[in-house]
Amino acid sequence: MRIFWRYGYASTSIQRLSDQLALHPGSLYGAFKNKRQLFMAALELYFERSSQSIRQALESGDSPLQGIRCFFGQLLDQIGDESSIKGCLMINTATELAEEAEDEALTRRLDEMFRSHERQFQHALVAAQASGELAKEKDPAALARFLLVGVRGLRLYGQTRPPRTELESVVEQLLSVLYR
Amino acid sequence: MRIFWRYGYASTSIQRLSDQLALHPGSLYGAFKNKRQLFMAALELYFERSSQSIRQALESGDSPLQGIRCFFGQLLDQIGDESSIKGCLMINTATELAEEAEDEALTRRLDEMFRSHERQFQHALVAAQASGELAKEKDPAALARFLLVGVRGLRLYGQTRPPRTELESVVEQLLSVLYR
DNA sequence: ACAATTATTGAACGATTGATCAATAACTGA
DNA sequence: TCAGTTATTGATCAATCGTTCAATAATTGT
Repeated sequence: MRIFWRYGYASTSIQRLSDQLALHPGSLYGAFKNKRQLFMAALELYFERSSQSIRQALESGDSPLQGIRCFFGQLLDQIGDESSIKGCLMINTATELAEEAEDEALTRRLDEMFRSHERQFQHALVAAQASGELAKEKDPAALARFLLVGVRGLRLYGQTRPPRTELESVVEQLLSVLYR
Repeated sequence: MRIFWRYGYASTSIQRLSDQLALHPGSLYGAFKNKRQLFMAALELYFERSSQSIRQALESGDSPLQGIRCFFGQLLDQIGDESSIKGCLMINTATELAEEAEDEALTRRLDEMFRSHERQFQHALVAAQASGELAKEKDPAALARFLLVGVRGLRLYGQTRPPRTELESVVEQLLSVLYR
């Protein structure tokens, strides 16, 4: 997972995997049908971990909206961390996916993953409405969509390593839509 | 440019270029030092055209803010167009760039390109302030940054081909930050 | 402890990668 | 028109790509 994450699908050769994992190609093909299925397994693992990470962030605040604030704080930490692997595997895959032959199955699965993340935010927003933290007339689904567009934008924006204050101002503007 | 755009750097082989351009490899290497420089030339061309396209959109409205609305309208048209090449070459490159060996020169140039686009929006926002369309206390630089995060997010979000109405609601929420 | 199953190994497969080069064709200015 | 420059051609380079396989080693259940 980490190797695909770092180098992308196309630039991750079996040889690179073999070297870094200290596993011979034959072992990889013994465990997985081919490179694509090995990648899909890595993507599934990434999805599970990211879902867990989002849940944890959303629950770490004193309230639903505070949880969302926490999430964005964590996101900026990740983006700003020099040593971390750049970007998000799901986003990188979505970009790389447009290339080459369109992989229908992978496209669909990736769409499901994205929507699952969006639903996590939607639930938090519904909870915020229930507790009176978020105005009743707001549309949780539309807001969740808006926030996730922001997440993807921030991740891409962070690729060129801007100062953290710039990203923080973007987050403030994003979250301002929740209030009022 | 179009071929790199469609397939990405890694998946665009010299042979593919040779086939689709009906030019033999030798001809390509006669005109360009290597694959990377050929790609950089393609990227420069894309940047020039995109800058022109943005300028045109921003000037097509009755006012600066209307110009920005026009831009987002065009953006949604592009994203929704099935026949169009998916995504944005600059964004795709930024994503692919994180992979493999970090290309310092390319990273810097790409950063300049993104900032140039951001400045185009900033100018429009300054003009909007001058004409009283945008509140004086707003920060044009911060707003431009926010809008471009939105653009990248929308482009990525559009990769999975959502209904246009969903994207339109995101654009409305983005633009709502300009008013009030 | 031993037979049966599973993993690992190292070598190799054909195909494709980016890149080169002498030979040939096409164009150029005077 | 013809010498001089530029472009195109087709073949080929070593390196790497994803993948396979028989042979060997390690692990398992009984």
